[in-house]
Amino acid sequence: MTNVECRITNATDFDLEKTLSSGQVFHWEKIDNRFLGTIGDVPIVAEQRESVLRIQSLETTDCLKRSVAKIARTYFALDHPLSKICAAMPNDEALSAAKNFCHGLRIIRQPKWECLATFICSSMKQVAHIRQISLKLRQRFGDARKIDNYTVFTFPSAERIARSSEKELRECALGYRAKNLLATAERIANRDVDLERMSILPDVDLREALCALPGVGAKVANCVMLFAFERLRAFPIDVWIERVLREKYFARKRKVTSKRLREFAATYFGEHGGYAQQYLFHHARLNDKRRRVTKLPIPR
DNA sequence: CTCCAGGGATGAT
DNA sequence: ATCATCCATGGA
Repeated sequence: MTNVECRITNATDFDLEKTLSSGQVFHWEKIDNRFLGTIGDVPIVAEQRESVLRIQSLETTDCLKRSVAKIARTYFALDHPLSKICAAMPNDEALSAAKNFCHGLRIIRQPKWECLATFICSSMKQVAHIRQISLKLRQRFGDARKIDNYTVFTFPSAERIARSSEKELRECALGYRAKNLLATAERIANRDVDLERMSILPDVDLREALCALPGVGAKVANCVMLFAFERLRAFPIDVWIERVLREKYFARKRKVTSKRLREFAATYFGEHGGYAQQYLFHHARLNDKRRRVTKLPIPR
């Protein structure tokens, strides 16, 4: 395997750091001004200077047919018409502030199993903890890949997780989530569920199919739909977004049900509601007065 | 010490 | 259909 380096020179309306640090993906590690990680099983070092995105990788068999540049361009969703998407969203006070703060943040296209598994592990966990769990799963069950004097790890396949045990998963700090991750991995490994074939389903059916998996409820399903199935309308409501909705869109109103919030979000934010949601989430999290957001963890 | 986290499954109203 | 409770873990 030989080193590959390419430059994407027209990465406009794109902010690599905001995109990778906004809580939609959990394995990228920032060292100096570069981001180390994987896209699928391909090890990547990414660095942005202005509108130039530099990608370092290794030449693998996949890359012979499909260049690293193309893989990165697809992963980072550089084809999303971001200015149009932002213009089509509402211009209320809260969302305008979030849009201004999140300029260049894109909803990326994640591998489906990796995204699903990670968000099954996300319940009642802070972003920093999810990052630690992701790292431990990769180090323990994934494959090591060397890139630019560093070692990164691929995310283990559903088959590999299915061959592990609940005890081993708990040793990765999964807690009660271990049982759910194992059960869902088994459903995929034994062909009971095929994530790729679920791509053809309309939103309602896809959400229902995802919610049928152990450890997947409406929130996780919406995250997976948004971050891995290109369903930009999906609007995950977590504790942060629920606070934002209640404080900014239902201020001084009593007894707002979660159903009411759900219906409001689905209609008000429109066909790119997922983008609005991610901007509101990132803006709220990084501007929290209580400073409860921890910086990226140092891997042990 | 207590409180909280990108929630879900379960059982009782 | 909504609501309360429990579920592990670790950082603030």
